[in-house]
Amino acid sequence: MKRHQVTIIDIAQKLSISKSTVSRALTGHPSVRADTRQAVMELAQQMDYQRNMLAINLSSSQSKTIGIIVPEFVTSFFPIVIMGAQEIAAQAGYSVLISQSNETYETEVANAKVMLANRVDGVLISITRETKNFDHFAIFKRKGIPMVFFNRVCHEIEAPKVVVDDYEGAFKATEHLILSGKQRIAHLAGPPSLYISRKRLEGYKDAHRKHKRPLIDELIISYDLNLEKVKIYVKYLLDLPEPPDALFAVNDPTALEALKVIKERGLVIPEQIAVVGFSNDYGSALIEPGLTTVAQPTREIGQVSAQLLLDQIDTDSSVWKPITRVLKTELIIRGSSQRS
Amino acid sequence: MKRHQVTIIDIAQKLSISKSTVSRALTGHPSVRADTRQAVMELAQQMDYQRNMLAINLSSSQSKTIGIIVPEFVTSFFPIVIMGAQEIAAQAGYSVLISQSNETYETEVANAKVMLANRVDGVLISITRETKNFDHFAIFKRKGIPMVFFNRVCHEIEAPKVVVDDYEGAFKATEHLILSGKQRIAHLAGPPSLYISRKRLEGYKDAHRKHKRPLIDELIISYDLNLEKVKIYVKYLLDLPEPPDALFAVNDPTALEALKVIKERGLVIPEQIAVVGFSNDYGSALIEPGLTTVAQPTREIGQVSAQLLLDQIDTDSSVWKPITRVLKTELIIRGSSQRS
DNA sequence: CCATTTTACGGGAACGTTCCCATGAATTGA
DNA sequence: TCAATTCATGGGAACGTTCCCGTAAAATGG
Repeated sequence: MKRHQVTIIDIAQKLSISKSTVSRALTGHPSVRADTRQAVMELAQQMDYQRNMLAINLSSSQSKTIGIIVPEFVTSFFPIVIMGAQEIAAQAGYSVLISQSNETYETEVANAKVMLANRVDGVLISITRETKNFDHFAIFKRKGIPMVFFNRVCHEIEAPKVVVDDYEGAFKATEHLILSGKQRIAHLAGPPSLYISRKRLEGYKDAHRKHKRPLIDELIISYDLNLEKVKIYVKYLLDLPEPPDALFAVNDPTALEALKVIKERGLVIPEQIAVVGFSNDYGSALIEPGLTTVAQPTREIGQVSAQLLLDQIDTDSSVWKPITRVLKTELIIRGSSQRS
Repeated sequence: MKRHQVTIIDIAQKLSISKSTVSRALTGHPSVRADTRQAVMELAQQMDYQRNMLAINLSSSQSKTIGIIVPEFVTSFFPIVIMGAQEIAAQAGYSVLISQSNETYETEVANAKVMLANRVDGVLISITRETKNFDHFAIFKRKGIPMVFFNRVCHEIEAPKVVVDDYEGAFKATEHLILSGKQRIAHLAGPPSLYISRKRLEGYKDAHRKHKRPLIDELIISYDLNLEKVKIYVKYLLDLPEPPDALFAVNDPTALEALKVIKERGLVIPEQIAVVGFSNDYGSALIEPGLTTVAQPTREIGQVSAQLLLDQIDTDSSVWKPITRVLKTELIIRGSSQRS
């Protein structure tokens, strides 16, 4: 039933040479005669020989694989990041092992173990909204396996990070609303456990401070990114005695949900209430009115993260520094905040 | 620089027992004394031992990994399929190796080789729009590695397939337009090389036949799924002496592009021209008006495919049959084809 | 023409497991 | 109590590579 896979030994026997020579011919080692190499190559081709990475990996104690752990696959953000990372990895001859944590801490821990067991040469990580303990990542550190955090980073562990300027993005978004004449700008924030939530909140606050606007507590809501709850919070906001005239959401899916509720109420956008999101997801340009949002270079995040990881992999671990790469954001103004 | 990874030999030495015993203890083999097992387990825990899949894979000649080859990552379709597949695979203890072919034949061939080299236990495949030669997949067949094709399947190779009922979906969509009173229904089809293109075209045609409507050649356009070209074709259609009053697009991204052009022209949707897509992508509910479309159970496609593959993996290869699973579609009617 | 270097190749260990077979100790049965 | 069986463990091959080391033959040099 189980077919015997073609090995270099099969080739060696057919040619009556040693497996060492076959190995050398196949890997392009210089000290092998041209005609020998030729013969090996031809026979390999003819026999459908495929190098067995399983053996090579074991022998070399490296898997030529990088792992990527992402919290979810629902929004278009992570698939695009993965795409960027895969691109760079493939160029360098690395495969990509992907796992998504389903926004659950336990799954994330399990995924980390899988990566460890598979001896990935490095990991790209974006944590779940639940993750507050980082022991499962500390293991990578102890074992000397390079990590790069991106998007949802973890500050408890010293490792390179790739983020966008969340603070600045949020600041620009909020300022845009202020300059549009909005007086009561609500913020639907992410959980404080996520660094990006805190940074975006900070940007929101500082924009208010710069323009000498009061911060209104009842207009700032932190939630756990569980989209189903958005409806509740938005309704709460709209039902306030003094409802907000603008809403800055922590990300686009949240903003889109909010927009839905607002449209159901029949409010005029953006005059009665303006909405701004974060990350310029695929749907944001499609919806009517278009969603004003802070665009982040999604694919580039993947590319930069992967590159940083690869650099780390083939650098003496004592040399590299845990730099943080901050990528630029861009405010994209659409109909949800400005009449065209 | 390179840290020594903890192995069962390290554990064996510390406990002055043999590696065989440690292996048995760790894998839950019955014939090992309870206290010995206990000691091994504890020390393993304490030493941060992680089983080395690289070695296990080589030893067992199987990787406990399934490969997924998809043509692209741009639309939300494939990431969601992957999500479904990953779910099932993870439950069965399999990892997932992902590669995207970037809609290029050469990349697809290269990806197939990577899968082969990594000795995946099976592969899930959706081909690129370019793929016309299938030798790179025939290798899997020769090597006895199970395959399952999904979505964009390949009929030249005998293997299980998971598809939705493209014919019926297209038929329902077209019939819906006919029953709405549309007289000149255009079809922006995919390349004839893809089976799904042909099936959807067939459904479109048969719906016309059933309702005794003429098929108008100039309204049927096949294109290569390169989204940038949609604009050209739609403009061509709208500029016809007798422009169509409805458009059925081969997929949602195409339909969304078309909608954009139509809106620019200021045509009234759906009265002057109705639009229907296929697959109910993320954006289709967001756009204004909502896009009428044929929904397919995307996540389920991934789940079913993975399950079929796993079944095949642990079944005697002489037994299983290359069944084709056809999943149901559902017509979702929105504003792009019907006033609410 | 002989000593030395280079060239091309073979032999075998190592990578970390699993698994089969062997073996001594413990247990069983009459 | 002694042979037969069971039990817990050890030893070593195998998985398919790479890579180091050794070695004949060929090439080089004076």
